[in-house]
Amino acid sequence: MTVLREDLADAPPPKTYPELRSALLARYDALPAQLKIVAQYLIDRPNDAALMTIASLSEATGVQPSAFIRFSKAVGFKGFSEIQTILRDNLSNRQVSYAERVTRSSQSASLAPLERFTQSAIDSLNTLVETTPPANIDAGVKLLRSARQIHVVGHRRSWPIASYFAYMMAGFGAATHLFSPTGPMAEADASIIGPGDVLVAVSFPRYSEETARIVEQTTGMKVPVIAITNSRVAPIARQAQIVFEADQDEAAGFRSLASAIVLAQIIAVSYGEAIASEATAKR
Amino acid sequence: MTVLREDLADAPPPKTYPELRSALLARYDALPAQLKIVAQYLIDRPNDAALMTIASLSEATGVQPSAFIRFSKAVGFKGFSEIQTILRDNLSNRQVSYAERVTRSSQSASLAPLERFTQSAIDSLNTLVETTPPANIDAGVKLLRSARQIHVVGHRRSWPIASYFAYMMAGFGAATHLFSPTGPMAEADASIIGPGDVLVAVSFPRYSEETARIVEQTTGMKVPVIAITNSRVAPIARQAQIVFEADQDEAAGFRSLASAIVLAQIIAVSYGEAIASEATAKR
DNA sequence: TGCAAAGCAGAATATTTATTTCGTTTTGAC
DNA sequence: GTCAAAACGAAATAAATATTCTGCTTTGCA
Repeated sequence: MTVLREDLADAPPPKTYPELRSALLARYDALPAQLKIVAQYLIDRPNDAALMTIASLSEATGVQPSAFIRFSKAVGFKGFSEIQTILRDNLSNRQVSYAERVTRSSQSASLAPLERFTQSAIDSLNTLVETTPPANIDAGVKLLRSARQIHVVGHRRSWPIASYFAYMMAGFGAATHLFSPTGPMAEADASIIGPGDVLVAVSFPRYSEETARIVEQTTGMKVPVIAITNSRVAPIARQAQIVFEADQDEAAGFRSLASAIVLAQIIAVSYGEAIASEATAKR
Repeated sequence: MTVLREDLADAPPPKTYPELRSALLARYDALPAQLKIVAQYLIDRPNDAALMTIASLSEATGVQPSAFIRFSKAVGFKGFSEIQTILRDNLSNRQVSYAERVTRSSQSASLAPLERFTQSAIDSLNTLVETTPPANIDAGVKLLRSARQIHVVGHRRSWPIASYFAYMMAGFGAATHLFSPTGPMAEADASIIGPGDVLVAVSFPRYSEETARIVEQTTGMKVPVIAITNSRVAPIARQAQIVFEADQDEAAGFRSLASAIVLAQIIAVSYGEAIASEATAKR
């Protein structure tokens, strides 16, 4: 008579992907470290995993092939192939349901927000890559690197962009100051800015007056301004040394911030890479 | 001097399934009997063929394995595996094969950040629209509308998403409270949350501990949580009533926030539209 | 009808891919 | 800290799958 596995005596192993998924979620906490990684990959990207070999999965996850087998057995299968069979079955079914979904959603008179805004964001990203001159990025990076201190300002809708940019720049070790988003006292702060500094101003319609005011005061001190905005003729763009345009597309009255936040990321990472390659060159 | 194949000297072999399909249709009549059968199967059931082995294809079609190789070479490939790669890429509706993508991303150091991050953002937006069930959005909106007050929390990289979401929700008239991004005192704040409220938690790697702590305290009070995160198995996702996934793609170690911010927009606008249509209905 | 060229089936081989094994390292309880 | 159990990584082995090779058959043409 064999010893029975106690409480967790596995219910018969999953046969379909939804079953597998919930089984994995249920047991996730109890799994050892490496097997957690495997489970996570199967949950996050089942359609990729369906078509990959254990070797390529190993490379993609940094987990040894043998761990995939251990994982499979821990979850009640004989080997990883059995899991992959489930993933593949699911993949060939999904194809149908996804097609159905597209058909269905294109029938519905008004497209769902999901499709609307995603498409709008993709359009604006394509516009971004077409209209942004690489030289502009280089110039911006050069200016940022020359700065004693980098100030960042943006209000309302522009606040997420400004705070994200400041967060990344600080992460790269730049001396960064982010203007607080609160309204009334913002003006007083402008006195922080001094010679040798650079101001990064983010402003989208409806343009915030506080931001415009800070830009005005800044240019009055001959401190250069980098503008992230939606138009060459936006209020803050006129006075800026360098202007980045983003976010020209609009869906249902709500403009997407996607291209603006990606633009902020691109500028910050370009800055970070410039710093890094200089550090390398010095050795 | 070898004899040149006359007119049909193959153009470079197809790279995508649509190309392959039309190449097969064009050459179909000129193919020998067994190879016609193979071509037909690939045209009729490409998604099945993508997942089958040559042996099972042989059984399904009654054509010998070697014929599949002859076929592949007749159409300009080195072996059947190359054809299957195209079929699989098509199945997972990717533009380029996973292997190529890995290769490309290892080269991508040379690619400018502009193209790199824009493409990465577009990829993650496509993933977003494919993986988000509309029912999930409906459920989230319903929960938000039932809330006495909506609390929003997110730190570091997630802060821009959280603040943007809170800003939009407030704009739609929702009673919204945004947790301050500052670190140490965040925990004390959780006492603000009471019965009938809803917490929206935004968290991406590296997951903030403060956010996780607030989520824990909240679920302890039986207050429902909506999670915006990158994985179903993220720390905060386990305890959440509703989980939205975004942002699975990564370029050069920097994940794009584009899909997350678009997701936040979609949820908020869906909420706004629901409010508006109810107001209309009441008249 | 005879003959050469192309097509074909089946078995042999090469290659890729999954799984097992085993020594080492880590983890967790005392 | 010490020990035992569990987990892990790397390499060896087994299994599967793709491809090549060979001799036989069919086809097309004179």
